[in-house]
Amino acid sequence: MSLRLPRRSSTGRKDATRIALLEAALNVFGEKGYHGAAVDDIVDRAGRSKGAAYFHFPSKAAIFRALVRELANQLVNSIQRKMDEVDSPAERLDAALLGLIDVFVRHRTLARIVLIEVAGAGRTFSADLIFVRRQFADLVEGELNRAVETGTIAPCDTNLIATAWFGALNEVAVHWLHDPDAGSLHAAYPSLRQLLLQSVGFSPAEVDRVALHA
Amino acid sequence: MSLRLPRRSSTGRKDATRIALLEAALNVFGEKGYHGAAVDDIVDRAGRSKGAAYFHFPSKAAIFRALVRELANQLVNSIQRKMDEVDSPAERLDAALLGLIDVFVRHRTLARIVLIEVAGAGRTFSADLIFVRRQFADLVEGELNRAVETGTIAPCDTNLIATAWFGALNEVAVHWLHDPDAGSLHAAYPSLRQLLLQSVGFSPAEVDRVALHA
DNA sequence: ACAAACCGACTGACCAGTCGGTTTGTTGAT
DNA sequence: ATCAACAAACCGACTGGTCAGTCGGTTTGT
Repeated sequence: MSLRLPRRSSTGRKDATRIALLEAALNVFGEKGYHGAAVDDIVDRAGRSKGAAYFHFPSKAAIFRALVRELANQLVNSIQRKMDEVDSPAERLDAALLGLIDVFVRHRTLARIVLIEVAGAGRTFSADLIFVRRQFADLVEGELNRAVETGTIAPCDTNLIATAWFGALNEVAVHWLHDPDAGSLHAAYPSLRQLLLQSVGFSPAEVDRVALHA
Repeated sequence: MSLRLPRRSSTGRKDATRIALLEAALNVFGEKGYHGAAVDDIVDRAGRSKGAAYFHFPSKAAIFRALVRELANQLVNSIQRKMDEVDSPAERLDAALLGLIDVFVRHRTLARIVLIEVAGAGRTFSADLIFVRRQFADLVEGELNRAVETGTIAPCDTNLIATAWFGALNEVAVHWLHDPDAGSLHAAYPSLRQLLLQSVGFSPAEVDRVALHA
């Protein structure tokens, strides 16, 4: 259910508490949003005390920030791994998109935080918002650049495209988050893949090839 | 500077206060976010009293909601007008996208609220979030449907595409909002238009024709 | 013996919403 | 025209609840 945060080699009391707090924060922030969540809520859920929380983190904002960074890293690692299982640019891009969707579907709470809460929490977290999005965009942008270099697609503003792609996926996911019984994300994906790959000029044949492979 | 809210025919004391409150709310919510803004802030900026605010609106949430609805309507009317100035599907879609960007550039504060605050304010405002986005998406979806009917583009999931397009534009705009000295939105638009029109299979020739026209 | 980790009652600031009271406008009777 | 009577609109001090962060004290490990 909850995301598996990395158990560091030494599972001392300290690490255990830090992780318990972050896991509780994941759930509480996910359910109530940043502003709706009280530090006491997190502490209670973690079965720890407020003192412990403020021993590990200087502020509520710092808890949120640490959580977001942790989630972003998990997300990118997971996607990176899936991308490395295939070779062609189109397939690697497909793997990135599908990987992102997979994680969101498996961890709604994570999706809520990464997509919605971090944006709505306020200007204080601008840097974190940019950080999360760039993590994913860099993956896509790198791959698009490679596709341009190998002549698979025409030269284009890969940075802008990576941003736009994330936005497109984000928006579809947000609707899915808000409407419990809307069609599954996976069901919408074929159309989305078609749309995105076509947008940078992948030939329909190439798109079909990837689609069949999936 | 601030958005011109509709002066109703009778500019009585009552309407004037309601409008003053909404205009103040626009600025205060835009600057501080929903949670960061106190009702007292709005009231002070409007040069009115808390009593007046609670005479016109039952709660802080209601002020926010009324503002968001008002802004969404303004937005859609403005875009609709621009769409009606041209004929071909590609041009009308271009007008919608460019119209949205125009309004955002002219009213950053509006953009902040419509794109960010309404999403981050919490689950209470889910319906409003969906409302705003559907306003725009419906415009685009209708036009895409017409393009499909006339055979200009191949049949496709127009609802999903409208959503994805809004997301793409949204994301680019959000980056622009967060980074004051990033390139202007208008500068990024040609690439974005190319990307989006191409994504639904408009021929490069058609895209160029629209681009030249602009 | 010492410090790192943890506990939880408490404090001070903040703020949405209330309410008794005042001003402003309207009506209609004289 | 004048004014009482009434209501709509407005005022702002106050209340009650919430919550981030503190701190003196306790436990645990070395």
